[in-house]
Amino acid sequence: MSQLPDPESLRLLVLVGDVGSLSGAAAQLGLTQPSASKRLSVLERRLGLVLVDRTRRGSQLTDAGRAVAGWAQRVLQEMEGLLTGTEALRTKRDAELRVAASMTVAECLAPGWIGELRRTRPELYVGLQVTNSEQVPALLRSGAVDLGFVESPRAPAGLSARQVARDRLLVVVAPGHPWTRRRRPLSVAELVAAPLVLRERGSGTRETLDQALRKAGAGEPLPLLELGSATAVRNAVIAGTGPAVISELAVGADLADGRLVSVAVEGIDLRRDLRAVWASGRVLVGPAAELLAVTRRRGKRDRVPRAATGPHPAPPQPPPSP
Amino acid sequence: MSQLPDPESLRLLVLVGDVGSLSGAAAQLGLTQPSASKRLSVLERRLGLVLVDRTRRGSQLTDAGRAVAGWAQRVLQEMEGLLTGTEALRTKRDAELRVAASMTVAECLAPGWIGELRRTRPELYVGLQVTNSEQVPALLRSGAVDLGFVESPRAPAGLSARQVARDRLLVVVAPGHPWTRRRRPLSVAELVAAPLVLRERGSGTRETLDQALRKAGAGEPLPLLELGSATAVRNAVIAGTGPAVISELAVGADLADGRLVSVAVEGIDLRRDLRAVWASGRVLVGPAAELLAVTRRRGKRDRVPRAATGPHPAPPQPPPSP
DNA sequence: CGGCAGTCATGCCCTTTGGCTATGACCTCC
DNA sequence: GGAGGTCATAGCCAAAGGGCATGACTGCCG
Repeated sequence: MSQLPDPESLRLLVLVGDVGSLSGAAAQLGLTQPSASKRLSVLERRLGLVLVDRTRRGSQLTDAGRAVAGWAQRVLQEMEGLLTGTEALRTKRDAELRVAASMTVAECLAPGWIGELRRTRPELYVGLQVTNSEQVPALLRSGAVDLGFVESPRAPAGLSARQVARDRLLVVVAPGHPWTRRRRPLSVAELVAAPLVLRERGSGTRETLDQALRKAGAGEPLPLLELGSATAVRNAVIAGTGPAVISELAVGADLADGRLVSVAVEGIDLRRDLRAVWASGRVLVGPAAELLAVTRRRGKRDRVPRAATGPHPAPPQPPPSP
Repeated sequence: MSQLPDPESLRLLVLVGDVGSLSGAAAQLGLTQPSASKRLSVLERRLGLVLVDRTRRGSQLTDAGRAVAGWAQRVLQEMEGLLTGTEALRTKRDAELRVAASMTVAECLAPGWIGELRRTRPELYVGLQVTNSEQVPALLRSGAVDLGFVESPRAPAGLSARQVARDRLLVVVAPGHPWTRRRRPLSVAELVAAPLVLRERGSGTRETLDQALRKAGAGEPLPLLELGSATAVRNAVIAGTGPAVISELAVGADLADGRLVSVAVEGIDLRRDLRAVWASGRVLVGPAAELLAVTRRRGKRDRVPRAATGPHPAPPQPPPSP
């Protein structure tokens, strides 16, 4: 029954709200007015709601329509990310600017960056290769890509690097989990003692965690499950599989609306820098330099301390060396 | 040309990644295997990418497929919010639990809450009415709804209330804006002197801002544009219209990926409580109590300090009374 | 070695969808 | 009272998308 609403109808709805007329919205989408009319009717029937108030001189969204349009915009925004992302993947070969990004960066940030770059330079073809942090240096040295983004704890040797954003790994659990009722931060010992949902070895996220644990004098984490993408980890946590350590970037929205809860940990520093890296001989010019500028503008340290992880502020002091 | 990908195909892609087989995924969607095969081919052709690696014994996602599946999940997640939201809007009349929420709460939080409630109580029909903070008390008193959510600065008189989440208004600008290059927090005087994109009067967001400015000894804000929903305000800022004061909840994702930048302000307290309210005579029982429990679990004060607004931590001290 | 249980692709048929054009009803302003 | 705007409806048609039947290939196991 469900019959998911199609994105073009959602866009039409949003547009109707913006321009205040059904035929106007139709024109902007390159449709005729009757098509738009029918489409909107179908959408309303499917959702079982009256979304627009049709008058003889224009159409307004109803209250329900405004609410749905809001949700629709969120859908469309993600859809746009998907589109710019796929376009970048597609032009991998013959792009003017070839970029390699680790999974987390590719999933959460790259579409936005590329989208913004292409807003000022629409003719620029950007090719994106998504891979593991480990392989980015090789791609750069071989000249397969011009610019890379890594999330590993240290900048790779022999490459120029510049921090473009700061990220933080968070311990997250599903809303009902016992850890959400703790009044004190988790200790490192408690963290390593618990079976965790983790990214696989070799991923930047896992590397960061392993190294931070070593620095804090703790051993290896105990994998309950190892998964190949941040989203997969996130899903497992939401499904109640167990706690996970995951990038703040990947779960920002879930924390905001409470699908996930972050748990403070003390005695360990889980912050990390996301870096742009490139072959150190070269000077960055042209498209690569422009993209780097975009990332620097966007990734201002402004937005870093976003997720102070709890009533217990995350420990800024370095963990005690044992 | 663009031809947006349809959500069911995206879901199919994600499912293929999860179950590792095209026919298996088809079965879960209630499709036959040939249909799924064709659908996936169409999706690949539309996106211009090879997404799955078909072998004779199962199918795996390619690297590109994994990336696209990640973006697809974000789309589907928002779509799910839209669906639970519309379902709640639809059952407004004959619901077992009737809820009224202000715009911001309805847009950002309500779908998540209702979705979670319905995960444990699938048979429960929840009706959602989205309205202005001002009108919630009247709806409660008339018995039209059982539970309300408001974002106004003070709890309405004569109603029982409980804080369910904490929110904060942020000053946000587009990435290139001069304010992003400031090294010192904005003063209240500078804020009121600048023309701002604002919500309309009567909205909880506007009320909060107006009152906070009064408390800080400043005058009225200067509206550059007044818009009726948080998303509309957000769009205007992204489009470069000007700075806005807007709920952190509405722009969390944009801050995370750098589409927007928040600017620290000193001398004013823009935090606010989101409250559940209900007719004070009644004791909350049944569905209403359950929903309240969900909101309390999810809205743990854990997640509050998420957006410390900058290199300059937001001032926790109350603004100096003039 | 020869079934059997899996996988996926293809070809054919049919229903539904969604676009267009043409037309009509209604409002408002000149 | 026409002109220019809104929207809805009807009829037509192409394309999309579903199902069934079938074929090709792999791997397992008797």
